[in-house]
Amino acid sequence: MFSKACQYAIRATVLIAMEGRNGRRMSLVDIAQSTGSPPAFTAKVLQQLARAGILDSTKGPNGGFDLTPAKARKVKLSMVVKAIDGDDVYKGCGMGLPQCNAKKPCPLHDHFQQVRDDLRRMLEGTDMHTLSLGLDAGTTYLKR
Amino acid sequence: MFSKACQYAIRATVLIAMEGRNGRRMSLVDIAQSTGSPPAFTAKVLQQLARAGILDSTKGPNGGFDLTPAKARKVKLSMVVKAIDGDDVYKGCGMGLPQCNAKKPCPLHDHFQQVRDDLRRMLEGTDMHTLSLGLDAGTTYLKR
DNA sequence: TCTAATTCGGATAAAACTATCCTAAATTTG
DNA sequence: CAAATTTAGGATAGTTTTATCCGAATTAGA
Repeated sequence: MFSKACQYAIRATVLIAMEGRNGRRMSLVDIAQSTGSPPAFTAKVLQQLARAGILDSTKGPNGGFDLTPAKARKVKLSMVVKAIDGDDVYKGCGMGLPQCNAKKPCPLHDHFQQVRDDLRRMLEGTDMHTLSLGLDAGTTYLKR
Repeated sequence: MFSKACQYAIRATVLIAMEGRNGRRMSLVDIAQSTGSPPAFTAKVLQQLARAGILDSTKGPNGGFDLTPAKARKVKLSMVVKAIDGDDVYKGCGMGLPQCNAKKPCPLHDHFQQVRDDLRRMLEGTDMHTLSLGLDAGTTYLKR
């Protein structure tokens, strides 16, 4: 469903949002460690998110990536997914037709509509702050 | 959501099911033509489907791929997807954690559950015969 | 039996994705 | 100001996915 890059992006952003609730910022190595992601590759992903304005990054000692609770509430899953994978997964045609709509639908269109809308609603309605809450509550986990 | 190979597989199978309703079989070149897919690559995909027992193939003149209406009713979308992409897309964890379940869920687990179950129900409940009906009725389309 | 049509399977190539490494730039701290 | 820390970005590999080509095997029909 999502690329590995996108999965790393989601994991990292949720984690950074959690640290953000404590007013802290996280370094790349800590993020990679806590999410079980390859550091160098994760760096690229985080840079993409920072360029997209989803995360804030700071260089130098004590630097890293951060996301304030206020911003975390505004950052929806759909924004992270779109920044890394594009929005095809929750907007595009299931069979890959470039033009597929109610007027000229693919055979899957109607069957798929509900699923895609469901996914879209979920992605657009779920924010990073909410996702981060379970992490330090110990009800959700980020690593195998 | 699905790989290109899988999209080609779905398009082809629906088309073959439609021809099957007229008791006909389809050659690779006709399939590639009618679905707008690269012939050589589509050949590999169709071979996979034939090996998986989803399609029947016949060599020689007037050969090709076929699917009887009776069989098309039994072939669910999930079977095609599983044969090409595996079942991760409708069974696996959205964040890519190898172990993610109700007991040790990822932060997305609960939010994702409904979407995944929805997708799964759709894939397992939709058969190729049904999908093929709109094609010659002119209510659905396979090519851009 | 010969020929043509057609799938099968292996080899190969191109593109995209995943991953790593190294240097530059920025920033904090002493 | 110098040194250490940390992200930014470019270069480069490795792997997977997508794609093509070609010869072998099979089969129908003349």
